[in-house]
Order: sequence, then structure tokens, then C-alpha cells
Amino acid sequence: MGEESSDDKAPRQTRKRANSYDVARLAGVSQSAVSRVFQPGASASKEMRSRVLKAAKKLGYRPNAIARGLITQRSDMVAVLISVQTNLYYPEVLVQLTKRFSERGVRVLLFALEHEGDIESTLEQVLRYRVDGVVTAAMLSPEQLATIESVDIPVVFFNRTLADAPVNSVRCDQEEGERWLVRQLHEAGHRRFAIVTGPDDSPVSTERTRGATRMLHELGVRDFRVVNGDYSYASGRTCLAQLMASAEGAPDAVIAANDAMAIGCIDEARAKFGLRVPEDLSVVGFDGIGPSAFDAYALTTIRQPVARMTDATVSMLLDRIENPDLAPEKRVFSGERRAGRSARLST
Amino acid sequence: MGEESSDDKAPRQTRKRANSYDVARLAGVSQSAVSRVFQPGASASKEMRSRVLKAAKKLGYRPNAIARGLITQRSDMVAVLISVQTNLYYPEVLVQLTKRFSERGVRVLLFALEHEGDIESTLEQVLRYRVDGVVTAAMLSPEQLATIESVDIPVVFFNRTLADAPVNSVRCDQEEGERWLVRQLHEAGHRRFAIVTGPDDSPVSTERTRGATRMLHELGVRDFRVVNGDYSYASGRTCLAQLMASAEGAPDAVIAANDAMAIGCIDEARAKFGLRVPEDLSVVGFDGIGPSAFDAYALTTIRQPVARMTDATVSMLLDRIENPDLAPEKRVFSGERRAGRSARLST
DNA sequence: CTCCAGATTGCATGCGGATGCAATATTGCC
DNA sequence: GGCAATATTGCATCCGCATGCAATCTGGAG
Repeated sequence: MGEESSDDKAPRQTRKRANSYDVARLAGVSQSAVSRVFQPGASASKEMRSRVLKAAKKLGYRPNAIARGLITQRSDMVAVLISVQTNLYYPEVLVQLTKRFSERGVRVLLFALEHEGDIESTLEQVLRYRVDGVVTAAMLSPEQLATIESVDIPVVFFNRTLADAPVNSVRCDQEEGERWLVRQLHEAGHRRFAIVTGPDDSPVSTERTRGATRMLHELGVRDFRVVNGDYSYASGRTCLAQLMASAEGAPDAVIAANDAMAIGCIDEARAKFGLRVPEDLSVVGFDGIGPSAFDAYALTTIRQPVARMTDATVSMLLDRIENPDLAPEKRVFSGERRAGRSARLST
Repeated sequence: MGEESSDDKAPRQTRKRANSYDVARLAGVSQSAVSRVFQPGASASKEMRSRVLKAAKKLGYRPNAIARGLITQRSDMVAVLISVQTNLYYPEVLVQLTKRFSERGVRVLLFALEHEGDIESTLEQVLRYRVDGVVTAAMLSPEQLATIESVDIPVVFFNRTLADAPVNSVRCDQEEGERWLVRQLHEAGHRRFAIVTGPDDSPVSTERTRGATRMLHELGVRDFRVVNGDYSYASGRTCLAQLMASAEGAPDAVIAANDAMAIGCIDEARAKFGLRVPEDLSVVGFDGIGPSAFDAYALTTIRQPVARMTDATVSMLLDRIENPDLAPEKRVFSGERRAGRSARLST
């Protein structure tokens, strides 16, 4: 059936894609031979290889990765989960991860989670596609993680982890970074601190806030304020306005859970309250996003070592795909300390 | 085989993933029945459905999308190609595309192209994975496009197109946007114009530059300068410095090919040359990235209608996957005109 | 020239599901 | 209650490729 379609309208191009049998026939060899020619370490004589390649080229043949995956039980795809509300900074991560996986012959199946509820259905898809591994930059519940691991798919958490569980994770040391920032501010004489947090459900925000809080306590500062933002520039502005409006008076140092909010704070302080930064108010952020280096802000912040982190993530995942018995590992990288002009520091 | 593995070390979880036969056996039905239960519009009695679902749940069965794709000739995956050098603005696009495709039951296989040379090998992978369609935010040569289309995979260009070719594309009207910006600047009395371009190989930059140039000509402005940037903040700074250093004197209006460079220009003008923006110098950008709205810049710019564009892209591609005979279409959206405070405008 | 190890090649089969067709079960209607 | 129409279900096959095993070929040593 189909051979009589010659009386159709236009002489369509090769309707059906060539498969290994077609190539085999044209080259006068067996299908297995074709398969072997397209395998890295398979045995095939020079003669055959060239004949097959010639035939393949003529037919525009390309091995079907889907069919291959079915038989090898390897899709050579990994799922990358990102949550939408993420920082302005994640895009960079995504591109780098993709590049690095590519270089190692692995494709990335991308999933964007908007609401928490999306996770269940997304996970279902992840599993149906038989990915070889998962990188998640979104939070997973222990149950969800268990679901994935129950079918022996390795998972690496990016910038988050599951407390008290033997999971693989790569992250930036949020606490350490915050502690440094706070210490610097304190040494420079600041005493009226305020913390601007990120969303409650962001583990990263939680860690950063905790780091700052603890350090303040250790330094004997008991009296500081905390206001809740949502990582956005707009919320940074709102939070600063809130701080200024309060009866407790203006802070002299604001510790924002990320750069976007730090920038918002600076803008609000300058535009609405006529404050000078850093003379009247010091502001520090976290992430080291592009705009943090803009001259108008020159943020004092902690830059996440994105290159090293993505690199570690990719290796960690691929290693575990190769060898499922590797013990779980948590890798923590220190951020790069950047002293900008948004804060008065002692040095 | 495998039943005697009870003498193994740890009682591993279900080593091998259940397939439809396993479920069928447990539920006492045929494999086809299982298959049908997991199909949207297949015929299955209530009774059977529930038995199958129960068995499936017990075994942790999930249909294998890979195997399914092999037989249906549909992978339900589309490839998204992005080039790395892109704007700070693309990440947003990527996430939105992914979300929208997801909503329509399609997965995204992401490819990041760094150098032009990557395209060939990337394309090879795209084709091997039998994606149902391709969205490209990277430039493809006519040959490369032909390669993809020769196997009947629809392609949609995002923010670029192939001149004089019947391709599908979705983009923002760069020229129109630039023309508006230039007209506004001119009407407000600016006469000493300078254009800061993006990379030579960026079609987007080319269009923007052309739009600005043409409008200037139409307005009778023959004498304006053009300096080459690379879309980065740093290059914006450099370009402005170049302009100021030249014998021709300072411009009174800078038209940057994107927001990042516009911001760079502003910072350089303020920091290094003590210029006031917009009193001494007007600067306009393009894209409407997040930082363009920061108070310190409040750029006059054109915001790309990202939501509508991604929406159009997804529909256009899926429509063509459903119906391969749809005629190619080019959709062009007007950008949103944002009059900020980075330029003196007449209104 | 003979014989054997190593390299090539083909055969047959299976990966996990979807689906046309025929067989069987239900249901509705007179 | 009888019969046709409709809904379910199972059977048999195929999708495109990888791979263990046996058959064949090649080259080199003796």
C-alpha cells in the first residue's frame, strides 16, 4: 500500500524516512552491519563501513535514537527541572548545563514547573520518557524523590538538598556567604540591620536568611528586622519602603536574599528617601547576577560559582548513571566574595 | 529468571521496570487491554480499566514513551535551539516556551549552540531523536533548514527568519520599533545621533540598526555615527567611550541595539564623562529586559511581547505538526513602546 | 600449502506498545 | 425472548535497532 500514490499531486520528497534495512539493502549488506557501522566500538571492515556510509548518505539515513534507546535501555536524555519563580540568574545555569551535557553526548529534556502541583504530573512525564537521570533546581518532597529513585534513576539537586537524606546535591554555600557579608558590615560599624528575605518556600532563601541571622546573633546583634520579599526587584523596593516607614527608624544596613531585591532596595532608598548608598545605607545582595555589576549599583555580593557548579552537577549525574552504586554525595562550593560600592566595608 | 534472586544481598527494589505485559498478567487481561487503558480515546470497560489501573499502580507501571513513540511515529518532543550569545532576555522566552508546550502535552528537548560550527552536529542529534518539530532561536542556513524539512519536520524561527524563503517565523518588528524611537528622539530636538550595534552576525541587530538608519535618513539626518558592540553591558560602556573620544564630539542621542548596551552607555556617560541622562544625553534601548525598568535607568525602549510571541510560536508549530500541509506563515508583532526617563521625548 | 586465532558478517530475536481485524460480550428494541 | 447494533477484548504484527551466537573470512605462522 502506498506504492500507487504516484498519482498524487506533488511528488513529495522521501515520504518515509530510511531505516537501517533500507540502507542495508542498498549497500548489499545485512541490517546488523549497518547498525554496527553506526556504533562506536563495533567491528566492521573498512570496505563495509564505506559502502554503508555511502548508502546511508544517499538515503539521508540517521539512526533512530528512540529505537536505539528502547533496546539499549538508555535514552541518553536527562531531565532538568526548573521552577519558574527562579532568579534572574538561573537562565545562565540552564544554558551551561545543556552545553556540558551535550559535550558528553547527553540530551536535555527541559521541564518548567510553575506551581508545586505541577510536580506530580511533570514527574510522571519524566518517568515515562525513561530519562537516564534527573537534575532538579526545584524542590522535591521525599516521596517524590523516592518515586524517582525507586526505578533507579539518579537525581542531583541543584542548589538545594533534602535535609538528613542521602541525596546527591551541588550547591553554593549560602550560609558561609551571608556570614561573610554580615561580618564585614558589622566590622565596618553597622548596627541597625535589616534582612529582606525571599519567598518562604525557597530553600535558598531560607539558608541565606539563616546564615545572616546566626551571624548577627554571634556578633551580639539581637535587634534587627526581617521583612519578606519574593526575590523580585519590585519586592525589594516595597520592602525598603516598609522598613523606612516603621517606627523603629531607618536601618543602616540591608541584607537582601538576592541581588534583584538588593537593587530594588537601593533604588527605593535613593529615589524615595533621598538616601545615599553606601554613605547613609549599605546594601548587600547575593548571586552576582549581571546587573549587580552595573555601575549604578556595584553591589557587594556573593557570586555563585556557576561554572564549577554546573560542571560538578553534570559529572556527578553522569558518574551515577554509569555506576548506580556510587554513594550519594553533597558538594558545596564557596561563593566568590565581591566587595562592591553598595556597602561601607572596613577594608 | 530473577525469581531466584532472593538470595541476593539487599532486597533491591523492583530491579526491572514493569511493562505492559507484566501489568496484563497481574490484571488477567491482554497486553492490548493495558495499552488501551492508557490511551485517551480507546475502548475499555469500566471494569477492566479499574483492574488494569490497580495492577499498574501495584507494579509502579508507567507507559514507556520511548516505545510508544517508536510505534506511533510521534515522539511528542520538539527541539528548541538557542544560541548562547543571546540576550539576557532569552531565558524568559525559554521558560515560557517550555511551559506552553508542556500544557499541550509536548516535551522540550533543549539544545544550546555556542559556535556556529555546533549547528551541524546539533542538527544531527535533533534528527536522530525524531522530534516532531523544531523552534530555533539561532540562525540556520538554507541548507540546514532544508535538511530538517526534507524529513517533514516543521520548523519555526523565533525572532529571525530566512529572507525570501517560505518559512514559518514569529518575531518582533524590530524596524518599526526603532523607527518609533528615532522619530521620538528627532521630534524632541536631538540631532547628533549615534547608533550602537550588536554583533554582526545577529540578524536582530541588523534589523534594528537598519530600522534606525532608515528612519534617520528619512528624517534628513545624514550625519550620524555607528559603533559596533556585542550586546553586552561592557561593550555598551566601551562604545560610549569611543563616541566621546572621537573628534566629532559628543552625540546627544544614542540608539543602542539592546537594553544591556543602553545601560552600559548610560553608566559610562555618567561615571566617566559626568553627563546627565537625559539632560545632556538621551539613550534608548530595545527588549525591555528587567533591568531596563530599574529606577537608575528607566530606559526608553521597546518591550518585546514575549508572551504573545511564545504563544504564537507554540501554536504555529503544533498546528503544523498536526497538519503538515499548512502554508508557511510569518507572524510579526509590534513591540510595546515604553517611554522611560533615559531620553528626552517631545510628548 | 595447511591450520588456527582473530576479525567480519549475518541470523534471529527482543525492547515495550499500538492497532487493524476478528471473536465475543452487551445492550437495546420490537 | 430473539436478533441486530454496538461495545469490548484478544491476537498477531510491526516500529527500528542492538546484540549473542554461529558461520565465514582473513592473515600469519610453521
